[in-house]
Amino acid sequence: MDDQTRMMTGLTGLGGLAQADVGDPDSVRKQQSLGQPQQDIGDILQQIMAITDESLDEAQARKHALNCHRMKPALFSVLCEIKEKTVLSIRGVQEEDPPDPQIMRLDNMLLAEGVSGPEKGGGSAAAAAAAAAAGGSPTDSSIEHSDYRAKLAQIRQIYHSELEKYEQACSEFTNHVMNLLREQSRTRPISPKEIERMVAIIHRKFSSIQMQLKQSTCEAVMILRSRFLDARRKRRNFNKQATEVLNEYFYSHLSNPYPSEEAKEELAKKCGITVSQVSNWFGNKRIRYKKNIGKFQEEANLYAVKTAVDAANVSAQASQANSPATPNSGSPGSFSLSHTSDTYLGLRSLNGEGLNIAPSLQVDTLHPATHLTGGYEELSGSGLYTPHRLDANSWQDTTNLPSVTSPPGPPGSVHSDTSN
DNA sequence: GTCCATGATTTTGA
DNA sequence: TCAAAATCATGGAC
Repeated sequence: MDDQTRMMTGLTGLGGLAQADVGDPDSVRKQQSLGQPQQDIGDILQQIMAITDESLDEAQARKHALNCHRMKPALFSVLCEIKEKTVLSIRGVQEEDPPDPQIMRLDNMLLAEGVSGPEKGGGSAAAAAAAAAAGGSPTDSSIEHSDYRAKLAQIRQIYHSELEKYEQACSEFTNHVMNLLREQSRTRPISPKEIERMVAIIHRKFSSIQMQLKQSTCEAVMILRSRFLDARRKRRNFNKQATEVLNEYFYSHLSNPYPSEEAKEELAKKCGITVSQVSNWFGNKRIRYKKNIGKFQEEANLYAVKTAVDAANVSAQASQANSPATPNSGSPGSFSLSHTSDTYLGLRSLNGEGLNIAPSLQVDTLHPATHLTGGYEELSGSGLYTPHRLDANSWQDTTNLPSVTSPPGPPGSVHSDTSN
C-alpha cells in the first residue's frame, strides 16, 4: 500500500469523526447531507481550520473533541509519516554534521593547557620549560611559576563554572522545548524524530555559545602565557657572577671566542643558565665586541688582569710546590707564553708599557696566541675548548683583533652597535 | 620619558 | 647547521 492510499484509508476511517463526535448540529447536518467519506474528511479539516475563527471556549471544546476522537492517532501517525518523508528527510541529509574542527582544536588546546580535562597542574610543564629557557633565577622563576599556575587555575575555575552553567541552561531549555513539543503533539502531528531533531538544533545553538566560551578561554590562556612565559618579556640580566664567568672565558679566548658544546655546557652549569643562553651570549658578545672594540677595551683589560693574576697565582703555587728556588722554571702550570698571549696583551695595555714579566713572555701582538687558557685551564686542558677557527683567523681578520691594548683603529673606524 | 645595555629572536648567508 | 647580522623587547639608570 502506498502512502497516498494509506493516507486516504486513514482519512476515510475518520469518516465517523463527525458522526460520533463533535456533537455540533451543523456538522452533523453537513455530514448527513454529503454522505461521502471524502466529504467527511473535508468537513473535519474545515472544522479544524475554523477553530481559529471561533471563540476561545468554543475552540477549546472542539479541540478537545478532536483530540479524543478514536481515529486521531491514526491521522497523526499518517501526517507524521508524510512530514517525515518530505520536509524532514530533506533536512536530515544536512544535519549529520561531522564534528566541528574548530571545537576540536579548541578542546585539544584547552586539554593541553590543562584547563579542561583532569587537573594536572595545568601548564606547569610548559611554565617550567619556559622559565628555564628564560634563564631566570630559580627563585624568580618559581615565584612566577606559581603565579602563572594560580592565574591558570583561576581561568580553569571560571571556565568550568561557565561550562556548568551552559550545560544546565542547555538541558533546561531542551527539556522545556521537549515538553512543549510533547504538549503540542497532542494537537498537531509531531513525531518523536522531529523532537529529536529539534533537540539537536538546540544543542547546536548552544554549542556555538560553548565555542565562544572555549575561544575566549583560549585567548585568556594565550595572554597569560605571553605575559608570564614569553622569554623575551621575561628577559632578566644574568647575575654578576655569571657575566663574569662568561666574560672571563670570552676575553681569555679572545683570539677564538667560540666555545665548544662541552665548554658551553660547562659555562652554562657554572652560570646557572642554559646552553642556548650561553650561545646567545657569545653570539651577542662577539658581534658587539667586533662592532665596538674601543668600548670593550677597558673591560678586556680588566679581565686580562684578572686572568693573568689567577694564572700567576696558579703558577706561583705550582712553582712553590715543585721547586721553590726556581720560579717560572717551565714546570707544569707555570706562567708560560702559551697560556698568556691574550692575557698578556691585556696587561700590557693596562700598564701602558707592558707588564714587568720575563722577556720570554713578550708576544708578537700581531699574532696573538692561538691557545689561551687563563682561568679556563681545566676546560682547555680537558679538551673542552675546541679552537675550530684557529686556522682561518676569520674572527680576527674581521675584527681587527690583534691587540687588546691598542685601539682598534682610527676613532672613526669604531662602529657603534647600530642594533639599538 | 629617554637612553643605553643586554638577552632573545629572526633573517641571511656560507 | 651554525654563525653573523639585524632587530626586537625589556630592564634599569637618569
